[in-house]
Amino acid sequence: MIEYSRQPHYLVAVDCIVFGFDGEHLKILLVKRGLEPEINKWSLMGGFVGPDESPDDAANRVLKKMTGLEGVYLEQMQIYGEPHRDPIERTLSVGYFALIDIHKYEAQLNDDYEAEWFLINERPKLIFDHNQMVIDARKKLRYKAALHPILFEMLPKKFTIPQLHILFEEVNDTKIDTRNFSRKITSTGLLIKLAEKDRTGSKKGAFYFKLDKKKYAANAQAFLNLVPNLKV
Amino acid sequence: MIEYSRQPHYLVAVDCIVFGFDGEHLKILLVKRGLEPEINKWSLMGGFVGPDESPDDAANRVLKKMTGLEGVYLEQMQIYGEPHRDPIERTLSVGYFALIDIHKYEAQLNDDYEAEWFLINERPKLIFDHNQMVIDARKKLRYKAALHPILFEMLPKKFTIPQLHILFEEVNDTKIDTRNFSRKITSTGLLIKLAEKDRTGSKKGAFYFKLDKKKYAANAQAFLNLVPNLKV
DNA sequence: TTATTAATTGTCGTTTTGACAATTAATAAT
DNA sequence: ATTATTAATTGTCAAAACGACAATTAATAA
Repeated sequence: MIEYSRQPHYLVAVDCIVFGFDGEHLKILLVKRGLEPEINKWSLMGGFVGPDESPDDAANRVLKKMTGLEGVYLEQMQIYGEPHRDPIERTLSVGYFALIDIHKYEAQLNDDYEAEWFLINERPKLIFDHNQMVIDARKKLRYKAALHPILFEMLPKKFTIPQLHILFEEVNDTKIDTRNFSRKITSTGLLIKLAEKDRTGSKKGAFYFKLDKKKYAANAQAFLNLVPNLKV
Repeated sequence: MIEYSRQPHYLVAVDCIVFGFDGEHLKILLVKRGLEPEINKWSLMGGFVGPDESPDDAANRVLKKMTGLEGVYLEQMQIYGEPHRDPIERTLSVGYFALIDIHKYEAQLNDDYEAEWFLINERPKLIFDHNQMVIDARKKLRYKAALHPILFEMLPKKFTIPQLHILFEEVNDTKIDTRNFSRKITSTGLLIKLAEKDRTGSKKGAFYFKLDKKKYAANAQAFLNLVPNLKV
């Protein structure tokens, strides 16, 4: 029987930075950690990779368990593997960022876990290197969203261009001209205009749009350039 | 004493896709695997992550050991963690891609390891999921190189624009107009023109350029658009 | 001296960008 | 009913970038 003799073995975990958008600001979903050490401190949603699952599987499982949501947008970020990042025992963690519709979540909230949304800029102190993970995730989200149409994942099925606009500004931490923005976003051909209007935000009301799912699937990899003068 | 009871532990490895450029084609550096299983089969350069190093450290160590090179351009790609990807024992591997100056390597070749350059399109069958890693690395290289000035890492300190041009075409698997290319690449301000010419390739000769290292360091994150009509 | 070859610079119409103005569709105030 | 107000949407336009293609240049070989 062949074996890799004497090589050290480690724990492998996943941690998810879950982004949501409340209509005004970017938020992240945090949970109170349920095990020692640092029990009851705020942390990212995470868990160990089980023997019969890949890290991707594990991240999906953790998200399902803690939010009730399936099939969410999930992207592998990077591995966090400093030898002593976990004080108890060496644990390498694969960082993921997830984009979810914040309203969908609230409907399915599972109270087994003490979870809470925080404004990205007003988050509490996090355990271990989780704060760095959030910083990295925010950076990667910005980068990716500037080039690929992924922010839709944080909006309801029906959304307005002003909503999208605020979300883009929020993610990129910059002002974008509304007039140029709507022209650009509609010219992508990814949006289908609906007859209905959203009148909650203004007198005139803004038309609802929905994603052209076929084109979105085909163009999820396509390059856009929705943020002018982008600095990454 | 706190501990994470009964969680499974795994081996963690790194594997490096080492890219080089011989002046005409993109190549990758492969080694004959030195341990069972699959001993003597071609594989990527890799090794297990030691107890006192991060995966990044491990990748650098492996590269140093097998090529003699230090400080090479190295970028974390993704984790490969299917439960049975290694038939002997569960091993998760962090994939990296590296860009090196192929000539620098040849000078320092370490014969302890049977290593060989292969044309990217004529590589042998590789062990485990290493072929998929190469495919992923190629894709990521293309993506990254379209937006960031990283291909310089594969050229000598002094290089000509025609050399750069061929490299860009090779990486992106497309034809790029020489005239538009040289205008674009010089307009980045990243290149410093030298007095000397390379006369090996043509009668007229092509001027050598070198990188403006200050600007390169500042602009390594900057967006370029060197490949027209890019499809990723 | 001339032909040849590859590098380099130039031209120009089209498209994209982004700053900014004008119009429109609704509601609230008079 | 009319007017003011507000936010959404459509328009305008000059500057920049893009990309197809031509012309020039610097060398060597014939």
